[in-house]
Amino acid sequence: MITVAIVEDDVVIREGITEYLESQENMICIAAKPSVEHFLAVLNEETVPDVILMDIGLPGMSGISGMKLITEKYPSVSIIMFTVYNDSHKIFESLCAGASGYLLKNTSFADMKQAIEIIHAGGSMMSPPIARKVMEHFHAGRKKKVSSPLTVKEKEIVQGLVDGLSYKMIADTASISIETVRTHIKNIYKKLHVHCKADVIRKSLSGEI
Amino acid sequence: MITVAIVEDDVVIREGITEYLESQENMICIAAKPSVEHFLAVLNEETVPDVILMDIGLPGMSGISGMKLITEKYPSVSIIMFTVYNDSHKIFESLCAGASGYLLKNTSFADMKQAIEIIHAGGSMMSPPIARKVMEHFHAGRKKKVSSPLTVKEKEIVQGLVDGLSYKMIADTASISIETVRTHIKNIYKKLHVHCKADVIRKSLSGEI
DNA sequence: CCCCATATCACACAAACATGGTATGGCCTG
DNA sequence: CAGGCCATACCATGTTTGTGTGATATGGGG
Repeated sequence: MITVAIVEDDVVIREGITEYLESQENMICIAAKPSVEHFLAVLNEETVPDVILMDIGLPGMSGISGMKLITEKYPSVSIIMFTVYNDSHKIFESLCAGASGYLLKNTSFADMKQAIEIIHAGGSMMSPPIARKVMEHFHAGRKKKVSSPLTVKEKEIVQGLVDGLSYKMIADTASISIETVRTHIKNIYKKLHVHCKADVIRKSLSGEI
Repeated sequence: MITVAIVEDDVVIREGITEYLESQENMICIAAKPSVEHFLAVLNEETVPDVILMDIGLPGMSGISGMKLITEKYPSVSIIMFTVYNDSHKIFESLCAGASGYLLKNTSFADMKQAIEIIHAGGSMMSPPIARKVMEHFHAGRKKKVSSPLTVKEKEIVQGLVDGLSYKMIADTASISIETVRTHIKNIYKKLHVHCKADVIRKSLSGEI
């Protein structure tokens, strides 16, 4: 049985979700409150739920501030942000503050139930547009072209080094002889003007390759 | 109609997915190849699919290297990494390199189909454990102290490794015996659960130490 | 007072690595 | 077609690492 709490000011949405989840045989709503303040008033060691569905745009304290307070006091609880906002700032603020999931309000009851189950099982769930924004956040970190002096094969070898593989392992995954790997690495060292793996790894990781 | 390509070396998995997707009325597999090299050989402006399902652990070029090549040439294509790896390094490398989704190999056909549809619609999809790791990546950003298990001296040694120094050079700069350096490094490896310099350098550079 | 973490050092061996060669064949380009 | 670059492969040699098994000294904390 998964215990769930809901913090959402819109009475229709709140009661709709509560009823739906209550009708599931593996879930129970232990609280459904219209604000963080109301929720904190009834929250204690005995009542702490497994999962909290938290709106962001709440009257009084925002859902994000509320989440920070709650995760600080009860680190074991998983919180799903549940909101209409899909702007990057709110998303990343929530994620950095410890949210385990981020659902948009157009999520179906069924998906919401699945999200609760997944998060209770140690997974995570984001609505696809949210996940896309998270992806884009990472994509921004990549460079277009560094016009590397290395050939494709050599870059492949470098990748192996960065992954901590030995020459032998690189040779196996690339299906070439370990001697060939050696040759490539010799050429890589010449091109990059380095003399050991550590330098290659650092250059690669710092985007110089 | 969504055009899909599959790059996966396991013939059973590859053909299983191909058959399943082909049986869907809104999808068509335009290619199913056992390696990046094979796939690149048939890829051109006319044949570029909407979505590529790409294994990471491939013979020859790794899926991640392959993805970088493909996204560089055909930026419009969406790539879903499809793999058994769920370690942070591979995940973030994939995301940074431009993956639009990251599915573990235990994903059901139905979920896979859904992931393809979502990604084609501009969304994103990660298996829950992957999303969890991404979440944790953000959560890490709010930690005050990483509470490194390493002692001051050990961190000094680690810094030496990151700087690309040999044991001997570390010993000299720290004015201790090379044997002491070796002992420290043995202890560091134990504490970090790694077995080579490359891993220590990566962990250090990624802020895990 | 004893145990434990820390820091120091030593010896030994196997594996991995760095570096120097040499060589073949494919492919492209002047 | 000659000369390059690239990928492939092998040999040889010496250095560096990874790992195990020690030992000694020191300073707290239980």
